[in-house]
Amino acid sequence: MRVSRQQAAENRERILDAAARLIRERGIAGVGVDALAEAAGMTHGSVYSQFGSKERLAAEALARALAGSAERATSFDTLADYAASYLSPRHRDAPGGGCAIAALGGEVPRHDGAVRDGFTEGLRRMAGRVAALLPDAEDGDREQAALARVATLVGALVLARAVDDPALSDRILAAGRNAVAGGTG
Amino acid sequence: MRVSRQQAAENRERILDAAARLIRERGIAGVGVDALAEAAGMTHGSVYSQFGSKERLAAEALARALAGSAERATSFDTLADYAASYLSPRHRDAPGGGCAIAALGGEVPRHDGAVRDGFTEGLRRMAGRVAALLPDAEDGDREQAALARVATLVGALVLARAVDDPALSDRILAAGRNAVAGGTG
DNA sequence: ATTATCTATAGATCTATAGATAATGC
DNA sequence: ATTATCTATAGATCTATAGATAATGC
Repeated sequence: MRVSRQQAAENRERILDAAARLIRERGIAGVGVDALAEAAGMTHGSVYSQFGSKERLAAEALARALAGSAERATSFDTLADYAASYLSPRHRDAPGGGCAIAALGGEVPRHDGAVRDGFTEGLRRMAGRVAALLPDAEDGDREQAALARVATLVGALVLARAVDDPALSDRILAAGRNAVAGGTG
Repeated sequence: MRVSRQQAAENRERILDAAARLIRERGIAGVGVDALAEAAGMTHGSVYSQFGSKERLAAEALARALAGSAERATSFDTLADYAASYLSPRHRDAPGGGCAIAALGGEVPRHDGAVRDGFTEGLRRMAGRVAALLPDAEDGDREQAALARVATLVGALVLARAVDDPALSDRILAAGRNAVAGGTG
């Protein structure tokens, strides 16, 4: 049956939100179109009608996830605040609502097109935000300093999630926070 | 048909080597038992006879991959050498023979048991090696300093592989090398 | 008339198991 | 007699498409 234009738009929003969460939790390859559709209360046929392919849905969901992180990142005034939030136990334990760069970085090389492009753009934005928060004292290449800090943030979050020793996981988070913002601000 | 004890042992070696490579290239979830068996010239039935489950084969293959990296890590005398090799274009472009921590970190949280344990042990070993290479001048918590550097190494490699802009990828590698070993050695 | 959705299904692939086969090792 | 391997297959799941349905929007 057909629904109103508005209802269709709402369905689209709902499945994009659900997909943005599920792909971060299970990976793009780890969640099926059926599960994505069901999470939004529709059938998978409807997903193909709206998006054409799983890859296109994934690309849009990734863009949505990255946009959320980019907006959240603007709320921090210092690198220490940013790092404290990014490398918090809360963020580590809630990948579905967290940074898509950390959640999907490992499988993005096996995609191309919009997924890969969107990821790259999201990383650029994150590095730009970190660069803006760097203390002025930072000498030399600002972009390089920012990229290194982003690598530390992403790496620490990935490792803290992967390890099965909670104490070690906490120490990884602390080490990352200290390395990214230690002393400075 | 049955083969000699020696032949069976060789088959086991062959599939473990093939699996260690394939899971790093495609992820554990991204490669099927059929493909793993075929890469070693056997049928998947034989794999189940030898390993019992895909998960057990993956755990052994992961351990093998990590052992290779651990051995290679002992060949570096300075952190700068280690970082230069770890964050080289060569390593970035050859994940199948490279660091399993970077290749599989993102999907390890969705496993448990031997896979998760082996990963954690591998990370401890890598951090231990980095700690041993830290300059004595390094003040404060040695383990923390090592964990932060491991996070930077792993994060930079993951991001350099994911990004679809080769120039940006190269800059990520350079930024990581500089942050991990910059100035010191 | 258009179209968002649903039902049904195709065709591929995935993990795993059962039972037969045949060479080894006692 | 044991056992590594192969063949065949079960049962699930995955992406995708075709065609029907029915409410919207002209």
